[in-house]
Amino acid sequence: MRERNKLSERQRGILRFMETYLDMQGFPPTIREIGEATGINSTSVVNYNLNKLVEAGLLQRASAKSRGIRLTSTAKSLPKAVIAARTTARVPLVGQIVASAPVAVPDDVGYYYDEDDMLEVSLAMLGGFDAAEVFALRVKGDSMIDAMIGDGDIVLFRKQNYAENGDMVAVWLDERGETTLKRFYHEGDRIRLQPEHPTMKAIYVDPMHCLIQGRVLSVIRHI
Amino acid sequence: MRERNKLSERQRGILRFMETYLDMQGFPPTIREIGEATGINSTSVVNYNLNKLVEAGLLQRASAKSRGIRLTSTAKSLPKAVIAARTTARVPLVGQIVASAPVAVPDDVGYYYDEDDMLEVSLAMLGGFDAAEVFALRVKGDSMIDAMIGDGDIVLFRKQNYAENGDMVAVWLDERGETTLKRFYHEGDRIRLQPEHPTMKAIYVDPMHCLIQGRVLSVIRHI
DNA sequence: TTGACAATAGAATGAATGTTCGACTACAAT
DNA sequence: ATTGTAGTCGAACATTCATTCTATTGTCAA
Repeated sequence: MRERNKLSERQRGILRFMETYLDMQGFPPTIREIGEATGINSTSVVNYNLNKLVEAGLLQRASAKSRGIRLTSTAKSLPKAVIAARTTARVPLVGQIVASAPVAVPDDVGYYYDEDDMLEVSLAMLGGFDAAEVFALRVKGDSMIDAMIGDGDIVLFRKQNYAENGDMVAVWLDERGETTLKRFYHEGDRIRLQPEHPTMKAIYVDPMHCLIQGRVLSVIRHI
Repeated sequence: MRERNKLSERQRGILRFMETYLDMQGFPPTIREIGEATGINSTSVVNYNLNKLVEAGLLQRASAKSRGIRLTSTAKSLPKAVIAARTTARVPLVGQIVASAPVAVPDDVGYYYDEDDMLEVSLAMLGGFDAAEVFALRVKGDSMIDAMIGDGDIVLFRKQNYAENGDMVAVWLDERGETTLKRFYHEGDRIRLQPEHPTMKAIYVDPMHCLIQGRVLSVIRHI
């Protein structure tokens, strides 16, 4: 697209270094810093190549000013025009998953949630369900690590107290006294709960002691 | 809103001048330039107030470097009208993570993405970065399982070829011939790559054979 | 071969720039 | 009155930094 092709290896290197330095430091590098980073032993050579880049329209220089180099707009990765679309929904962030307690989901419809507890998510993450029947939980601790869900992750659920085979569900196991996230399989007169993590083994429970609280729609992790 | 109120008249003036100078010139002003613009007659006074602004968390300084001043993100006047209006962004879904190949990110400017390859995400998931510098990858297979990232997951990256300690990054290890997602730690003359999964052990690599491809912003999993 | 030119290295120069220190003022608290 | 602190000024100092000049090397065309 651009004329980066016609540039020398060193000039491309200078450009690349400029971008990362600017991004990291917030101000441009000196001629010497460019030289060290790109393996050029003489400031005059850096100066020479810098001027070449100015000729190519990729840089601008403020003469006799330290660090007086800037990337031309054509050299920056410019934001493309992005068209908006109204495709977000707000779901209640009702609390945290604690392995040793049932998930407390306000069962009532028309519940009123505080503005601060709402989570704005892309509609695609709701899997086609109405936002009113979706809620979110923040995972506390590493108890769900065998479901590849870590501390601080946010899980989106659809409220439901049943499950199809293969569904990923949050279940309260009153025999064990904990909530867990597993894949659900009805096998004869018992239920197999299969961890998401392939190296973990399944557990088997009695349907009477297995309270499904919701089906997992998505997992979101902010790093 | 912010604590600009507690700043002195001069400090506010310095901040204002910094913003316009940075915007006009593309690089930060010198201490003397700040002094002239704000009517301060002594470089030491500028230096003094600059340090006050650093204490207030509004500036960062790189000591003994010319023009080594940068605005903290909180100090920048955001184009809030634009940002607040939009709640979703579209980022390119450039492909898949394959453990045995470097991530192919179109580095060039003016790249045109197909509409079908765009992923619509909530703006909050971009961590404040411009959508133009964010890209998404779909994970294929279980190679990233020690980062708690499974088959089919979507990972959002910010394009960058460096990392701070503790960053979660995608790195290409040419000695091993694979791309991996790890937390990045610079330790002396080598780099420690720490898996996200707490039971996995770190690996150590030579900086020369460690090509950072991007920093992880978020992980999205649709069940 | 010769000449022109691009690319590079090394060193010297002078201006630009951040840092430090002593002294002074204004003001509030003790 | 005394003390302490924030803010200021001026000057000296020590580097950092861009610029410039000379010389060397390699390439390509005449």
